[in-house]
Amino acid sequence: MKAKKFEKEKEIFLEHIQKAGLRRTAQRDLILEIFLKTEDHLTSEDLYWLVQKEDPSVGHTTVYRTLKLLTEAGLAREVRFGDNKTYYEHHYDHQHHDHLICTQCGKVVEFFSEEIENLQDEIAENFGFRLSHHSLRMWGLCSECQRLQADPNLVPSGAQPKVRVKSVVGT
Amino acid sequence: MKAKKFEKEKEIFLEHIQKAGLRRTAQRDLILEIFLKTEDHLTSEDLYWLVQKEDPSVGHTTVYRTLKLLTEAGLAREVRFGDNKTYYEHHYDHQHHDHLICTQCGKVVEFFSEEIENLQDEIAENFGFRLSHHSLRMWGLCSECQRLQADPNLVPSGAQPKVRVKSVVGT
DNA sequence: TTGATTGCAAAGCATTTGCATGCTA
DNA sequence: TAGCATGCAAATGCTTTGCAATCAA
Repeated sequence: MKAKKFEKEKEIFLEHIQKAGLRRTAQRDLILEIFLKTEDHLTSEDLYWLVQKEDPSVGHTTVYRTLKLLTEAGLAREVRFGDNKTYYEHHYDHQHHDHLICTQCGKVVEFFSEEIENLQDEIAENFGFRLSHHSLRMWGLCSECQRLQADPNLVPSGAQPKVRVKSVVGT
Repeated sequence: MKAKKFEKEKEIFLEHIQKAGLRRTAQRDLILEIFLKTEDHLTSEDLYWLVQKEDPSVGHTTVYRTLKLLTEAGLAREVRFGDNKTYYEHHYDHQHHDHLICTQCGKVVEFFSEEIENLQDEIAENFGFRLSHHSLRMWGLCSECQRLQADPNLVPSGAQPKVRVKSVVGT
């Protein structure tokens, strides 16, 4: 069971490596492994520290370059939430989705709307565009942060903000 | 006629300046004036060069800071198109809209969809979010670039690409 | 006169690249 | 063995800040 985990993803990665005339290395294997087992939005930096715990000899640059590689291979997707950092999320076998971001605590909610997708296609067609991809992000206060705001005596329920939105751009 | 141009915007700016205990300066007036008369998506750098032509003594920093000020005053809005630069567009008296960006020539089309807006509100509500703003961007090939791609012998119709999309992030 | 504003230079920050060394295929 | 991969350090590119001089109120 454990051994078969992420079998398909690893296969895709190797295939991509080979097709591109690249080489399989221990670092790439490790980075991919850790990326896959972490179901979260990670920056190159975040992933770097996770990798460090397993193998301190791996450098920043390699993690950075491997994430680019994973993106090319279709296993990862780059996302931005407005804090000027690039996050990576799983892409293979994950349905397309958009993001709802709490500007207070940084919580990220993924959602999908068939209707919005359809409307987008329609609009693009009206303007004669052949769409390749899109990005829809919505910022606001999540329900918990609304409650905290209403009652300042309450204490946040733990969890450090993941995304610290300094000044939100992209609106 | 000419004298009355952007009267309202300038009023808003002065009001904002005063309320915040700031000061009116020749530089700020000039930068605002040039920003307002340029109906386009500008970076701080772009605007800096336009301002230079009128008054070479104005520095980069002042343009940068004034754009922030205009944004606070509600006269400008920051936007990003995926080339990691911050663009500014007019905000006052401009209906909210989203963007369609050509990944080839950088053309930017603004559009608005009541239906999408409504669906967004609905989704946010479902997740208990109190929305403050959102960003919807769609990338693809505009009709002209599709034609050029189909027939490589054609020559582009002029106009330098404004946005050079190196690697698109935010999808 | 007071304190905001300006513009230069320099710092920040995330991201990229150059290059000598190490390692797959 | 050839040449891709690695990791360090340094470069990049845009954004932001420190500071002394300047200027609006």
